[in-house]
Amino acid sequence: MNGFLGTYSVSLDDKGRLNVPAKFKGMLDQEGPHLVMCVMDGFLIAFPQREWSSNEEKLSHLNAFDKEDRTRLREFYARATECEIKSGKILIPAAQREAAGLTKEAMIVGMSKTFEIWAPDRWEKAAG
Amino acid sequence: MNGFLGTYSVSLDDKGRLNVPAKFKGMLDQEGPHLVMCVMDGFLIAFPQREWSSNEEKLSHLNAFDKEDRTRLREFYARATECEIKSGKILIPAAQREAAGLTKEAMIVGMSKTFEIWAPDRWEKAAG
DNA sequence: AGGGTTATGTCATAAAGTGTAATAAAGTGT
DNA sequence: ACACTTTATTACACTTTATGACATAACCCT
Repeated sequence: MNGFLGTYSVSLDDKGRLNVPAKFKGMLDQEGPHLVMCVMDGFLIAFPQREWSSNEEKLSHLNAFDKEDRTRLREFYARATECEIKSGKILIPAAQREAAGLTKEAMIVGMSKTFEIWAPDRWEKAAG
Repeated sequence: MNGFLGTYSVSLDDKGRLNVPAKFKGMLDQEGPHLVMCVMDGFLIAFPQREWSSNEEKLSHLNAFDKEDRTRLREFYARATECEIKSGKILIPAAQREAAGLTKEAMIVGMSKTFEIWAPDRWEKAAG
């Protein structure tokens, strides 16, 4: 398994769910159905459980009582949300959809260990 | 369970209670209904029982006869209150609500082991 | 104890999330 | 190109969660 690769255009249903591209299914079967979805500069990053944990570990030296460290932790945790893949679909919570500007269509972009979810117009601008 | 994650906008009822977001329920079932609510720089931090105890332990090495340490201890303890989650709701005591500037709406912000409660306007400023 | 205030529990409604199945589209092998 | 299989989209019914309102219970004060 070579990680998440490729770019896919998918549509969201009326409740904001999207189908995971078939090519990602293998990875996800392996990594488990739990994802952490994180808002980044106008798009979403989806971390499989293991990948999220390893990122979390990198922050473990920060001191929650230090104001500056706390801000960094907050940037990390506050933008994140746990999502489960159910019947091959991911529900993007309303707040996240809004942050990423998602409405009816989305681009799913593989990034090896993670993948990203973009609003088509923003993706156009970013990818040219 | 990945700890408390995400940002949620919730409303306070006329008595100052707020609903715990559904995504926090799992964590709280695990940690128990007792929280310690602590005022920090204009917002509130909610510690589940276990996390409070472990923080308390970290403070136990401070010297109660040292002036500076004593101030830190005081800041921590004097601003704290015990709260219980009842029927899925937390009542924020009036003093705490005032300290955090809470009126009708609040932001609940996950910080992994703890979560924070912010007045929307202050959150806007802090999070941009 | 009476009158007010502050808590608490419960319910109704509205909003959000979830499961399933039918149909359409895309991909595959011969 | 054809039939066949897999994948994607849509729709609908159902469940869970959020919110606001109200009724009851505890508390405090004089």
